[in-house]
Amino acid sequence: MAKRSKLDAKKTREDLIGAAMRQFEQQGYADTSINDICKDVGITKGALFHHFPTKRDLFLEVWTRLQVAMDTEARAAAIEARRLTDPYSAFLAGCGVYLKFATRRDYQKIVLIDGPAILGLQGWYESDHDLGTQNVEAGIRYLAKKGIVEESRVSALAVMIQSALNGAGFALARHQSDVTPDAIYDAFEAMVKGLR
Amino acid sequence: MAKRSKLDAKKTREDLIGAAMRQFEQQGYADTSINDICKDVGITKGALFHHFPTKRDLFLEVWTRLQVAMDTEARAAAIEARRLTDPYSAFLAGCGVYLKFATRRDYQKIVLIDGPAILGLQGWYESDHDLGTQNVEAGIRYLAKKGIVEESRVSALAVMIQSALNGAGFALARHQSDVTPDAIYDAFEAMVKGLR
DNA sequence: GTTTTTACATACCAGTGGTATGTGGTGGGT
DNA sequence: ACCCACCACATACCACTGGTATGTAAAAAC
Repeated sequence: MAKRSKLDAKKTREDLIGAAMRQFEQQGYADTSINDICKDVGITKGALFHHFPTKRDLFLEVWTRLQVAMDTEARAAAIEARRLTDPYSAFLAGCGVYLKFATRRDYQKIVLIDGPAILGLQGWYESDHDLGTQNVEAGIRYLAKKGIVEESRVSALAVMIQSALNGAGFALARHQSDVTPDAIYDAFEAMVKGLR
Repeated sequence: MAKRSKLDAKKTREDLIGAAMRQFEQQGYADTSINDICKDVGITKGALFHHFPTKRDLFLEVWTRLQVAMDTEARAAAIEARRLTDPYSAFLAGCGVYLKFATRRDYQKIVLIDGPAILGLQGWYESDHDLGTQNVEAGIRYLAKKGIVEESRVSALAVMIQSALNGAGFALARHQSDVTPDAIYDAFEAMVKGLR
């Protein structure tokens, strides 16, 4: 068998992540077997376990990729909006990006559904993993600094607003007749507007 | 081996559900094996698969028990409060019960964490399973009927408020210093108060 | 040019959820 | 009172799972 150089190894690793990303999204973590992923990439289990010590670690890598993608996009949107408009609108812009990700199938299945079950209760918060929480909390803390919301409510509001956006994402993905993007935006603005 | 009567069979079934409830809570669905549950009850796999066609069905039964428990308690609290106070306070009382369940370890691990991963995206909504959603939506619809919130926002608010309570439950269970029950109640009331 | 390390492949393992079949006690029909 | 179908399990077995131990050829390091 032809052995490969480090450059090819990097490509193999990316192929594994890509295949895992697709299968985790389509079939879920539990119904995706390591053999299936290997067959998709065209290698054997030995190679997979050379790159990732466990199935969970492969999932964690996929999970992190999605979180980072959401994080960078939300940061960019918030910074951009903060320059053009008021801080309150900048916060809404960041929430809009998060809401967009929360309607994506891959983000839903991997980050919002399988993530908590696979990574567990402890790993979910204690580490610096959860970029979504950090992002929302930073946005609200900025609002507090501007005097728009009360400082003492920042943490509590952060967890509730982030979760609310998650739920809204799920609802939007269902395409229920009375839960439209407009209705979500309207209700969300009404909720956070009351905080001022 | 001594074979048992129908009455003993009912007890066996309840024992299975009880053992599953405990192990699903403590170790999670994935790390709980059917053999472990059987050993806990003192029977073999043949008996378990006689009562439940699959591991998923056993989980669904446990999941339903918790949902029903929450539902009945929330309904009772809302009806009781509705008689004594105004509809807005009655709604808050119902939310309080839901929030209490959302801080319980068993409800968190089984209903909120493993539930979505095991039961899947479709089974989560399309059936009449999700009593939590129904409950919150009914409460908000009642507020709309009283003219407290706008009718067009009912569905959107329901999914967001329910999710917000979920997130609040998780945050409370973490015992983080700045996310206390008082802070949650304060922030939550501030959010929904703005809807009027 | 030799040695070490990398990037895989191969073979194997205990344990998993699930099935097929066996079996003794129970309860209803006559 | 007897019989027999059925119920509530037990036993044995299966394909497959994630994970490990080992082998091996090519690439990199010296």
